[in-house]
Amino acid sequence: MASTFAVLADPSRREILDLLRERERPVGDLVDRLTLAQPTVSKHLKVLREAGLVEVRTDAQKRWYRVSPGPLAEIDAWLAPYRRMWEKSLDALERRLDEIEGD
Amino acid sequence: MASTFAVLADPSRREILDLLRERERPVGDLVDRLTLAQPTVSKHLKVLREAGLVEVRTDAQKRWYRVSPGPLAEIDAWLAPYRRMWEKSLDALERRLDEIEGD
DNA sequence: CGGACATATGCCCTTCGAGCTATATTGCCG
DNA sequence: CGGCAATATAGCTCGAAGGGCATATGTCCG
Repeated sequence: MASTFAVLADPSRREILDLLRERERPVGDLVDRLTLAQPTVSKHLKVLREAGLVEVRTDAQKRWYRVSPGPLAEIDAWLAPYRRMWEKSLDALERRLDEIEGD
Repeated sequence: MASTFAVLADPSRREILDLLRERERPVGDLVDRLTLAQPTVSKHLKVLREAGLVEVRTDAQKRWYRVSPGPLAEIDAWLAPYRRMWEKSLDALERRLDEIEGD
């Protein structure tokens, strides 16, 4: 998991993931939607691939990329012990709102 | 949320958060547990503070730091749309296991 | 008020990574 | 087989960021 956070730290890579979340896409499709040169996109895809966050399917010259969510589950697991902390805060917030509404 | 991932990308900072998750701690306590010089720890704490991930309480010369989980909730929200993807995978895995057990 | 303790800031060095352009690779089609 | 289309790799530059040491700031205590 160590490096998954580092991989997700880059906004372009998160944007790529968000695009791939909608549907499987070839590289050129991503290039059209991002304001990045094609080699830059390919480099990001390589990073995402090596982190296990995307998978590729070859179709003639095209490479179709799709999300491979495994590492995201590990992030989720890392978050787990913190989750109760903000849920507690939200609970407190809700109680305050209830009090106000109760007036 | 933009930069929260970048802040979490550093392993030292995640370690600090994990230590603070157990309990509120003064800086020196963190320095003892990390193999980092005190100024380095202070610098990380500044980054965490500016990202809203920790809060400080002053007590004489000591500064007690604690986790402030708000930004983590935003990470959790970003993950949300992906969650169903790996849950689907897990479901499929469970079904396979059920099949095997059914034999 | 002087000195010790606890933490923060400034400065420097070095490494890393994101972006680009140019070029290599791979596969299809005429 | 030649050439185009789609993607990947190489090489480069530049700025950001982490680490350390030295020092400043702030707080208590005698």
